[in-house]
Amino acid sequence: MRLTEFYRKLLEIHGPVGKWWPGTPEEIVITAILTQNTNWKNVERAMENIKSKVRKNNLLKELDSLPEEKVVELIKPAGFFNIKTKRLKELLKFLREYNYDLSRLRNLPTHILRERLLKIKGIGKETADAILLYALEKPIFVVDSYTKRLLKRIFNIELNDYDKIQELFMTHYPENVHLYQEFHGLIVEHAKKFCSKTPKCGVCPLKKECCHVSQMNGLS
DNA sequence: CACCAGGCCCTAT
DNA sequence: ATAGGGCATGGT
Repeated sequence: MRLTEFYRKLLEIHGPVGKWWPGTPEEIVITAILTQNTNWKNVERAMENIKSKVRKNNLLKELDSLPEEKVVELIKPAGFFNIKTKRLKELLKFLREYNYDLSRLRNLPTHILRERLLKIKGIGKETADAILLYALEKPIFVVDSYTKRLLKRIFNIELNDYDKIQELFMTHYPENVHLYQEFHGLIVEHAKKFCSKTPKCGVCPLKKECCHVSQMNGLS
């Protein structure tokens, strides 16, 4: 299989996943932190705690006003609660400069935004790009551990450099928010179903396309 | 019991 | 530069 066919194949298998990352933009910047190396179900629990204790119309401002000990209690189900509380606070401190108004943030150029986000302690490339793509609707491809695993399993490409992988996808696909949102979602859903650490290639619809069977890997 | 999950930072080579 | 460890809960 060629990389340019990858998206279409995933779409055929799983159907459209739409925006995929649930929640309002305000919720997404929070869950982007909470989901770091964490099961999504636990993120939902933590997010429910936050939404039940905080006025929904001013989520970010309200959360910023809470003392750390309180935030720790709320996000406990998401794990790593001490470090994640600090990371959330760092992000909220940055958003405070824009009066917590994400639509104001959206006016900045993507590369500037990305640099700003990456300066925040606790926000790495994947978290920054998830915020850019899903909360701010900027056309940037999100790379995660699943993406690397699928590249290896399906295309026999072993790349560890985040930016190289991102570049690979972004040079083979047009810069389109909807496409990138759905593509990343499809990759995660496919990996969870068929390409977990203990592979289920036997029932994977792509099994005949995988490098295990066919060593042919055209890129373009 | 062990391992995994929608990462990131810090430290020691 | 880069491998390894810590962070922590809940599911399988």
